[in-house]
Amino acid sequence: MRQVRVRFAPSPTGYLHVGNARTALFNWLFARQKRGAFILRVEDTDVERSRQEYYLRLMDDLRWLGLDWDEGPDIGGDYGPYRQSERLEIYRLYTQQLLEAGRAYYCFCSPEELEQARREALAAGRMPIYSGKCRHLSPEEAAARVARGEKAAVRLKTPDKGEVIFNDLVHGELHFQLEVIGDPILVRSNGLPAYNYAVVIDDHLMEITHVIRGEDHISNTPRQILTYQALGWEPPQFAHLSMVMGEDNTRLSKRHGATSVDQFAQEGILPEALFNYLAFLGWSPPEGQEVLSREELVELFNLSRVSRSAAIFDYQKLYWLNRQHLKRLTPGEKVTRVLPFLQKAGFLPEKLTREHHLWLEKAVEALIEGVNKLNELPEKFNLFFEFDLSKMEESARRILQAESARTVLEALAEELANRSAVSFEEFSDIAREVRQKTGVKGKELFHPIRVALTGQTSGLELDKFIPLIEEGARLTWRQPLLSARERIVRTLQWLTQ
RNA sequence: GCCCCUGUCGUCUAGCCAGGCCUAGGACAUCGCCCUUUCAAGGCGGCAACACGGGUUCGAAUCCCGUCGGGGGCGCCA
Repeated sequence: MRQVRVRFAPSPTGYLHVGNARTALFNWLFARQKRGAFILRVEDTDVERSRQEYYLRLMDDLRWLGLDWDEGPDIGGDYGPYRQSERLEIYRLYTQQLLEAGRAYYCFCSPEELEQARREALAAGRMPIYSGKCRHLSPEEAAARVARGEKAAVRLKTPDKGEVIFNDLVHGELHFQLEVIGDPILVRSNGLPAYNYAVVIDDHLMEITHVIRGEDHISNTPRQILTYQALGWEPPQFAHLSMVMGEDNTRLSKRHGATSVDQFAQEGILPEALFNYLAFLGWSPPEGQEVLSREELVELFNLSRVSRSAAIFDYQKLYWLNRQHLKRLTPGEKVTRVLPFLQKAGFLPEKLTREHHLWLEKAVEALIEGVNKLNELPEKFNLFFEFDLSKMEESARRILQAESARTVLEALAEELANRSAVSFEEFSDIAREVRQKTGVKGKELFHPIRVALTGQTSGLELDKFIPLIEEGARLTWRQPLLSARERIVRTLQWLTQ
């Protein structure tokens, strides 16, 4: 059997959208599973909108997601060039061939003329198809007009009757009546190929075996098949993926929230989590597993299990998957992923020592549970680095102002006074002594201690928190990390002022 | 308007092709309980769907027809 070759062919006219990323991902999964080739091709014939910046970002985003390509504009390959703007000579060659064989013809109709015909057809309730006006011009006359410098597009001459049938790998057999197709533009009057023409040439020359793309291309497919036929080529297999929608069931767009891959990266979604989520948008494995690595997905993926209906992008489920993937990381890996976010928040010192790293591992381990996205973590780190009682919430304030709270904290301060740093075990002993000395116990005892230590009514368990501030206080940070004793002392000062 | 695709819990979906195994399974979300001196997380449990109408059949989520809903396309954009 022939080697599987698939491609992702984005146009560099914007950031990589999750919908496109999912298309790329399905292609990649298919290629990797079949031990085939995944090709990146850039469709940049829309000169108006294509930009170098987008092209570079596109590749960054794909790499970040973990999608690597075997051939592409940056690394080359045996079927290049991989940028359509560099393939114009190739298209021209085939256009010539088509023209000479009488399978295509020059069209001199003006855009205005066409637009008017289109409007009329729409008003009359017909499909707006090209009339075929220039179709019957004699080749000699057409050639003469072109030679004279008249602007002309090139159209494919399609049969008037019959139907185009193809077997879509996800939708099954699809039929299209030729009457509703019309003669598509192959080459624009500015000499650049139209999308529907360039894809056919490129896919064939690059020996693409499976075209896996969005459902919005379904109705383009018969036109493309007709082009293959005119050229005498065998079309590839097609698989059309359903659309990705927002919560309101309209096409996913910016107003639904983050939609570009780099936005998710910046928010702290793990690439493997986005990858996992995207794979489940319109596909599911036979056994119903949910949290899967790239490798597992490659193994399980199957085009025949791809769903035919549109899927709504569910941020909640993405977050849940992100938490699951977060959980699977080792403590060291967690720190590595979190570091950029802490860096940005300005917590980290110039130089991170081995001690800092070890402390961070424990801190991240303690705080990361329940975190949806990594960008939520710096805020949680405030628990260590921020201790400002004036910003306390009303409920916390009330706990500290209770009669017994002051008794407890004073006794605690006394116990802590002649020690440098305490472990949680030592702290528990101290708390026990405080209880005996003051007679305060249970909630009355622990609540004020928590607030005095953190300034908050909720947060980490004290048995995790206390060792962390005690150890952390010995390290150097951008801003001081207060020890338990310092926190108690400050709280008492605040109470007495 | 015309053409095409599509329709199972709020959401992603399993089941459909090979009709009985489905009083329709899982997951997210939601609600409740447990755990926890806090908040989460975690554990356990609950609520919740075959769009509708006709057929075919002993029997239909599964097959057929229609209706309605949703989406896409109808470019000298990709």
